[in-house]
Amino acid sequence: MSPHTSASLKALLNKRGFRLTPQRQTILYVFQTLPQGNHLSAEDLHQILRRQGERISLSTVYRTLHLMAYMGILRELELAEGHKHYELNSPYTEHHHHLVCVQCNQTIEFKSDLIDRIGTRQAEAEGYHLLDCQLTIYGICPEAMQRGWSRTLPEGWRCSQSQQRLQRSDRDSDSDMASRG
Amino acid sequence: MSPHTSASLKALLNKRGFRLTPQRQTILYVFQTLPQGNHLSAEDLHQILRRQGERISLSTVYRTLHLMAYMGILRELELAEGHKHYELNSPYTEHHHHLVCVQCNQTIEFKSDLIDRIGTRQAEAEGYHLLDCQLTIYGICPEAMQRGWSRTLPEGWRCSQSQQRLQRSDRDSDSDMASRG
DNA sequence: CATTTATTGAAAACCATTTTCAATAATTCT
DNA sequence: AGAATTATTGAAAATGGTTTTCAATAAATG
Repeated sequence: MSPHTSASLKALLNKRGFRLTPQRQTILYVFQTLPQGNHLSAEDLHQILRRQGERISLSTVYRTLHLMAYMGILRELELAEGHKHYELNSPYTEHHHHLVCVQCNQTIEFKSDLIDRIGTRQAEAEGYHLLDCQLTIYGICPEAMQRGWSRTLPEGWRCSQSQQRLQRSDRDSDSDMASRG
Repeated sequence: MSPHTSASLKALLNKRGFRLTPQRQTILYVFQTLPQGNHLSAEDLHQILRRQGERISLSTVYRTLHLMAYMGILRELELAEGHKHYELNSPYTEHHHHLVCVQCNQTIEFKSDLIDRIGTRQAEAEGYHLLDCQLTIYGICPEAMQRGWSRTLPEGWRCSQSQQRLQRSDRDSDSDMASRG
């Protein structure tokens, strides 16, 4: 299940001149024990650590996230929230893509070998060394639509990932507009 | 060529209670006259406007970008640089995807009906109202690799879109770097 | 033409992320 | 093992892209 033991993580780090620290071990463990399909922002991770009684600074959280993304242990995702999210990277996890509701941030994962193949082929065709490929689909989920998407312009409305902040809260007067979760 | 005349833009805006202003018209015009395949950050756009003698504030640039993304006139892209980029949105422009070098930010566009179809199908399957779908492939371009990617950890190195800022510049001593799942 | 209300610019505020720096801890060297 | 070296940490300050505030201005509407 978990591809990295303390020892293998240490080896991996040392090979590149990095060091294994309790903080790094703890952070990796959080990801390893995270329910499949979850992804954390730096802030999320920091919260979880605090809740577990760990006192790891936010700076260290950010640094570790970067390091592990750099090493390929974590995968960095740009979803719809304006900050990055991280999850265990393939091949430890199945490679997958995301369908995101820009209104409520619900995200659905799905796999597609076809997309992966297209990504690989495209990278090859251009002589690129492939690092990652992500299909991200932005849309409005059924629930959000029911809440009246087509009739209101909610506070945090986005289009194409864009958080739309209209000037005042005066868009209430707008004929089509709703609230947001 | 350009799908929006002043009049059609005005109509589009007014329909939703927005107004046509010289600033908005100017900004749209910049996008309409941009060489195909280019995409601008807010800062880029602001530069271009200054260079053209237009004096449009950065706030207005951001606001306009949001508004137009919201209205579907512009498409918002998350490439590798840490800030968003915008381009004219389909159907005015061919819908396409991006291959990005995480080291030098070179981006290559490519089309794929297959991907678009998969995106549409996936959104439909979940009952989503589709807004956009983007396959973004991250990798290292041939030139960057030649510049010795595998032997050094350059200043702006990223993995999975992540700008990797290692603590000192001391990672030069590193020996092997090229491998990654 | 008057009224209403969206938009603008400039500056201040935000906020996620980075960096600085001195203290600490993991490796390496002897 | 102990000393020396150098990566890592935490806390606080700094960044930098983006958003907001607010008074002035200018579209749209009547």
